Amino acid sequence: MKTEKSVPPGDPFTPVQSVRLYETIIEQIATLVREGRLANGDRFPPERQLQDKWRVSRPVLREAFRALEMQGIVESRPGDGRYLRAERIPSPAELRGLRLSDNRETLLQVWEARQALEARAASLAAVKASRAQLAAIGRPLRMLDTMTSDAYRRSDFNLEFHAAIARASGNPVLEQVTLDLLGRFHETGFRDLPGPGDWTGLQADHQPVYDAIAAGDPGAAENAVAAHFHALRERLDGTSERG
Amino acid sequence: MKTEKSVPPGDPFTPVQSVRLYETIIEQIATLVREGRLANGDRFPPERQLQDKWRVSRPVLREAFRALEMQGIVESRPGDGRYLRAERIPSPAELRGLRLSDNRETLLQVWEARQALEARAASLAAVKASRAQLAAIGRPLRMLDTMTSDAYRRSDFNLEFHAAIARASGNPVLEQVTLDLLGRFHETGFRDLPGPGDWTGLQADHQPVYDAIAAGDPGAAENAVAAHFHALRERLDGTSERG
DNA sequence: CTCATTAAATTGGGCTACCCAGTTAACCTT
DNA sequence: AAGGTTAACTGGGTAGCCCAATTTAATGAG
Repeated sequence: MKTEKSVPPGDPFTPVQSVRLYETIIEQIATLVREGRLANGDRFPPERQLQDKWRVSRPVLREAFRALEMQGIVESRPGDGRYLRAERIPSPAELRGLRLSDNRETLLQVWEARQALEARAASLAAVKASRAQLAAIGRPLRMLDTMTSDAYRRSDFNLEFHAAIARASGNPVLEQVTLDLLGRFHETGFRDLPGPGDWTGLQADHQPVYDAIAAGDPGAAENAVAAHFHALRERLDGTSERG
Repeated sequence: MKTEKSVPPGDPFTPVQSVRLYETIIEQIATLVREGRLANGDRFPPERQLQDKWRVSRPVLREAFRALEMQGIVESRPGDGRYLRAERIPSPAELRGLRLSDNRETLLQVWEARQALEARAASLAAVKASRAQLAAIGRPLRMLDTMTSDAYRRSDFNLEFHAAIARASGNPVLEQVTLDLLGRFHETGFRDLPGPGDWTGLQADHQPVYDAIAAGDPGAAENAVAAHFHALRERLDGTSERG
């Protein structure tokens, strides 16, 4: 006879992923901060005390704090204590970062967000890019020109091109967000894109972007990026039915 | 006699934050994935086996896996095992999210990234927003109109307004990134902004954005957002010297 | 009384060992 | 061969211990 879990009504097919203790602890901590009982530079109560108050073992406490520690929200100082290093505890969605499913729709959504960010980045780069940064943008372009085979390398050069622009924007926040999406883009669905045959058009799209940035024309850079994304998306939609 | 740690030369003032074991374990896991010894859907070796291979205790192993689990990179299934749920292990920078220092420069950088994203979001919202979503955008506007006191509440309404637009874009990725920056913006330096006196202009800036979205004019919505950011930034720069 | 030294308490880092519940797979019965 | 039972395996969680770093209080010399 099985243990009769109480799952009275409702859909019995919903996979009830049991909530882990460390998650509830994080929620407790969030509540603590939300209610103002703990402010930014404050020190947390010691482990042994929280363990007694929340009725959990030390390991689970430490799992929760570790997770927050990795996010830079909590600082642990051995022999001293733990300190809050944020104004608020991010929501679970923020903590877990972007959770992307591996489908075409998600790919297009990432595409859209990238377009907004990279157009801006290119515009800024046109004004603020240094000579070295400009060269960093041009290098993958030339590499893409010489090499005619090996789709994987081309993919890397494509990433390098976009990353160089983001970096040349001179805005670390913009850069970080763009690079994050770039990484997830390549992770999520770059292999679903049109085959190596369409890679030839990439060079044609990238060149105007580089030219506009080199010319120091922010408006033209923005337009060139928009055109690049638009063109590639057209090609993307065109090949979507053939799969 | 103290334990003679070998810290021979170099600056003795560099705070050598001891690297935690769970971090090295994450690095081991990342290496495992990077070298292709573990692919996306694969199951990790059991705890007891990794503990033996890496010479660490189970708690530290679990701390590492917990951190990755919270990011959705690893799925733990009790009684079964742990599964890799990503193509790659993000870099430490990506794992820890954006780490923003609390200065004016950072504030402006976040501002810039937000402008790019929210202009796009507004443009999309103008086309795709449902009636309910439009109402959600309008609500904080009316609240801002009626209530004339309590700057903190105004701050919340401001956040709610921008969040509603991001949500109405119909692009979860765009929404998530925008909300993340919004949260960090309010966290990082909203209190450094001009006082409640300048809040009166907020309504004047927000209204055109709402109108453009309600009218279904994507171009106008984009321009209205740009104007809003531009105007507020002007005010921001204007008051920066007085502080 | 003041200040530097020293000793004791406190705190996080880490490990070992154990128990529990869910899953899986082997095995036996029919 | 099909079905049910059992045993092994796996992650979830707990308890208790030791260590090193840090702070704090006691203590001693001037």
